[in-house]
Amino acid sequence: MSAVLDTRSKLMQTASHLIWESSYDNVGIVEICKQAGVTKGAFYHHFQSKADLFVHASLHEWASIQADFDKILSPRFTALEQLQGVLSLAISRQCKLGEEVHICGCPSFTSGGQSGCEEEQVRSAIKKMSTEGSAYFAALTRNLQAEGCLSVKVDVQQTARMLQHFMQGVLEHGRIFQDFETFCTDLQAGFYQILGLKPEHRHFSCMRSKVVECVPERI
Amino acid sequence: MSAVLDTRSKLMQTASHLIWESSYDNVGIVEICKQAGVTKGAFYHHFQSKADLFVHASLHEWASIQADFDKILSPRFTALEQLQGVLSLAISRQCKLGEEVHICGCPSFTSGGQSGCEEEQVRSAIKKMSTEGSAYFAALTRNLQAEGCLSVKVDVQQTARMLQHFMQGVLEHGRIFQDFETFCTDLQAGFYQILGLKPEHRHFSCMRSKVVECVPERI
DNA sequence: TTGACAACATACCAACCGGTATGAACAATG
DNA sequence: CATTGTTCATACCGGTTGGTATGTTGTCAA
Repeated sequence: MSAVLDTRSKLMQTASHLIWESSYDNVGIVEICKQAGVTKGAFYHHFQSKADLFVHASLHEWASIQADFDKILSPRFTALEQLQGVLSLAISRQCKLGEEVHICGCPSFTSGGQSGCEEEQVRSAIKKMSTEGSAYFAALTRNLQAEGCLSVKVDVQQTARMLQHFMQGVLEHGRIFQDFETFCTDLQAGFYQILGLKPEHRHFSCMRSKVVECVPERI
Repeated sequence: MSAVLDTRSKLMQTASHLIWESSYDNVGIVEICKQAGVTKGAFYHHFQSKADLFVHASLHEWASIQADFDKILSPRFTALEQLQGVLSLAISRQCKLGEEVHICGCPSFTSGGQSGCEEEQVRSAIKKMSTEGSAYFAALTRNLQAEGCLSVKVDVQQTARMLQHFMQGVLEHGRIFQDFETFCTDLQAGFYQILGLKPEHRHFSCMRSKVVECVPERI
């Protein structure tokens, strides 16, 4: 790997990580550079501004999440497996500090609600991720519907939005309370409820379906 | 009203308003003072720090919301009226800029997710509001359950948390997209779904139940 | 009248932060 | 070898921010 790409992606990775764990305003450029092992000169050679870095880092992270989604929503899985996969993904995407799990919230929205979103480029990036993310939930809902897993016919778009809102809320709450158990059970129960999943499909597996294996564990 | 209390509450009100519409970091002390019509000297006479002001302002705001909740969850209303009242409250609590409605999110959490929550006092204030807020949703759920409005027996505490998470997510989303119509319909539909409200009670009133009248309109 | 204290107002400061200017090291090219 | 452009390192700057130090005004009790 060329040193250039290395520096660029190192900066994006570090920025994602630090901002995710803290906040956009609370993390300065110098700190990002220090953690990434580069200097300010390198930074401003690769990015126009702090907001620019944030946008690129977020979209980079999002692309990775999208890849996971694509694997999970593959037709080779049943809709129920896909559902479990999506839940597992949300959980596995949280930080793991040694044995302790650290719930950091949704990488895009958590930081988006913060003050960085004054700039227009940041706002549009967030909108993009949100819209695209909603499409995944819509696909999941449609598949569940098609396979007869839902007890009533639902408005796919609205259900997708509601799932997204709910996940966002659970993540945000988890970010503050850091209660991993509650985080997991609430996330699952809420999805079942919002989807109107038929009772017979609500086996409360502890998030360890075989779909998890296709989701890369985070470092 | 004494001038002292006036200055104090003016500062808290202004801080709530400005931070709510923007963010904790993005609003400086000088701007709060300017908008409140006082000087920095007055500020630091009444509050120890910016975080101190934020905590007091948040708890002040929360007390006002609690008062609304208390009115809405009064036994003189049926559980279904209480449900509509809670939904209306969330909606009426958003900012009204002239005719335009500005969705600012949950006063406690939105700002809480921001960087101000590094300080311990802020974190504990948020936890307090969240815990107390959950109790209101629990009471609502219990009442609906008792009056036979829910299709299945639910875990009251978990349902309360899920309602809270969902509302939080809808507010956060609304904050970014500013789509008032979607905000209202999603909020209502999600509550119905999470609660498992019986179909016959899901009349999609446009949020104008008589309970609204007991909720003071925000300025 | 005077002392004391609350309730401010003004001026100031150290720290930080995003961003820039400048130049060095190095590689590729002619 | 000279030139040119990429990739970074260092030093610096203007603006802002949270916070403080000190002075002033008004009030009220003794």
